[in-house]
Amino acid sequence: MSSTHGARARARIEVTAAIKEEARRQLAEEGAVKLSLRAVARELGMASSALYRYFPSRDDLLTALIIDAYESLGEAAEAARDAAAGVGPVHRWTAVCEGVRAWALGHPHEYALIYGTPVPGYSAPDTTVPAAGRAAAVFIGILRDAERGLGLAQPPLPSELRPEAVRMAADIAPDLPPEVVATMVAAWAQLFGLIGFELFGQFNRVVEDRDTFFRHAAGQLAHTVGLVFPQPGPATRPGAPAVRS
Amino acid sequence: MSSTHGARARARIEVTAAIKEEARRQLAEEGAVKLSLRAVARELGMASSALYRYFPSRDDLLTALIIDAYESLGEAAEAARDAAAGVGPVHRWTAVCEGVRAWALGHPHEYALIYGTPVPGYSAPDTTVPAAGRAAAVFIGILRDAERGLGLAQPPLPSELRPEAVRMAADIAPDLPPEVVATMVAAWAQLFGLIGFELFGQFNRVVEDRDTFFRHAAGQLAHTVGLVFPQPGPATRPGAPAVRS
DNA sequence: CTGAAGCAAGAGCAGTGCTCGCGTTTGTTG
DNA sequence: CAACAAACGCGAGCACTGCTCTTGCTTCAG
Repeated sequence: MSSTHGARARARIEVTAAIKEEARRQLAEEGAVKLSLRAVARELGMASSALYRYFPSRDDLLTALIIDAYESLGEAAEAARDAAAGVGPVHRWTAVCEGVRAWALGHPHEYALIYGTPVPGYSAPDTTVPAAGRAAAVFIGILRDAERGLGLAQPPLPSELRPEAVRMAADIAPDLPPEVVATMVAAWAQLFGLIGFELFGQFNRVVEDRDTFFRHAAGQLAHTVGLVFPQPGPATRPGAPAVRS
Repeated sequence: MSSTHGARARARIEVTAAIKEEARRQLAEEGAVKLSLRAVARELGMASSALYRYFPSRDDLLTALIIDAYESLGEAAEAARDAAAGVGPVHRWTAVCEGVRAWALGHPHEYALIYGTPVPGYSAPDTTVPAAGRAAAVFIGILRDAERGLGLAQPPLPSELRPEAVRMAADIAPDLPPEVVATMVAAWAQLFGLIGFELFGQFNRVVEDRDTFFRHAAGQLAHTVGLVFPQPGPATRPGAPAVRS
């Protein structure tokens, strides 16, 4: 049923790929806002109207690019994890964080496409969900390994803040305690806060050495998710009695 | 020098205000991408070309809106801080976090304008910097008060991650130790990671009860910046020996 | 009072996403 | 093999955008 169409079908997927390739090139150069269907068609030597045979609208083209970007990010995260196979969970965690950051710095417009302002009204069709989860799965895997190994240090939380109403446990990682999943998702969002601020210029006159700063913050995130056990040592400052309200 | 121009000048600032008002209305309705100079002019009953007497380009109009948005966010943060005047630093911290989040949820497009993908190429003229710092100053103030009071609990960090190369100490808060400022800036970015994810739909099939989740995460951030002292108690899970690599 | 500056308007340019009707090519079916 | 239908590529065209330029008019300053 696929080879019967033969040349036609193959030509179609070839043209589709060429469109996406050229679109990705323009995206990397000018950003999603400047991505123009007419310019893509012009560059490919075809009429702009012919392009609508392959993508019914500009947003559909963008959606395709979004999915690709998610996959690309997921690959980068997996590669960073595999490159840090031998080390402990903390360093593997920070390694993946840095891998994600490096990908973002290398593909700023693609990052903006998936984690920046949603371009049209509010798209995000469900087809993007699995691709989006690929990178997240890497972090989940690290936490799962750590939990099965030495366990996780759950920082003491005010009891009224226990996140029981967060529903992701079953869908995302059924074998992890819900607090861990909640903390993990929060860390996930926070990581992209750090990266987004750096990428979108929010650190411009604020943070000088971004590499060091990011390593610092990623290490703190490892604390937050419970990968680091509280060390006995010089922890608190001057007068530090008991608890605070 | 200002009253000499009299009517002319007053008309000018009135028209300028009307343009900004209408632009802000369209921004709130459709988002920055859809904001059209011609539509603004149309709604105001004037020719589109006349609008260029007041804003030399579309980006300049957006810049004006950006500054306003920063100020509006700053006001919201200050209001949240003042509303939580009597409580301790931890609850004041989370109160301001929730105030910022509430502002973002109430002004999604304005939030996207200042913390989302930068709209043009890369603008962010320096005029926006002071306005942007207004909300940040609220958080700094809380940390400063806490440090002068009971002190801050500095979580133990791997020594190689000490952020000495972060230059913001002098500019931002000269009276706070640099690690505190670095941690604070990181928490600042992370807070907007959380808000941005919620706002831009990244939590769509992931986080159910966003209020609870955010409160949880904001509490964790209070830990991160050292507002909460480590509690003796049931901290770690099963077998939890010493340290991890 | 006169000249200069500020202002509003309209036409126009180059660009955009998208639609429609046309002829052609291709693959399938009788 | 012939005929038909579907897919394809193209060009014109619509409505829209940001922006510029020229033309008049109003207001202010010397």
